[in-house]
Amino acid sequence: MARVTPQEYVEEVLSLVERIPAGKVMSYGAIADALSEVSGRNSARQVGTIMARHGGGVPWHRVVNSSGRMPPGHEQEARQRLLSEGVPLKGDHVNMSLAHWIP
DNA sequence: TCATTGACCTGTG
DNA sequence: TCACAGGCCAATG
Repeated sequence: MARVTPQEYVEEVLSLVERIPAGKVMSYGAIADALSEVSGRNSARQVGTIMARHGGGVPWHRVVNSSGRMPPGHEQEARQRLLSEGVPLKGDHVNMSLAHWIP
């Protein structure tokens, strides 16, 4: 399998997040699984850590956990951004059944 | 090198 | 979907 350097893995994560179309969202586990084919590693926790450290240049609000919840400390901001993009929200969390996107 | 931490996931009830 | 428990893996001190 194609192992990549941590820095390239970060680039791959950011690229995939940028590829998420408006109105759709992706879970950390789905990102980890999708990138596992090019990175060799698949850990949702690692994706979350990368987003927390390097997610300042991508639509991170399109990345949620399996329950459709948003990262702590940015719930309101993410909810407002998703609402503006037409993402089906269910109260304060995303309706995964409609917004879940697979590349 | 070891121990702790963290924007998580999967079962089970 | 919610609550609880166990696990996974890399970054950080």
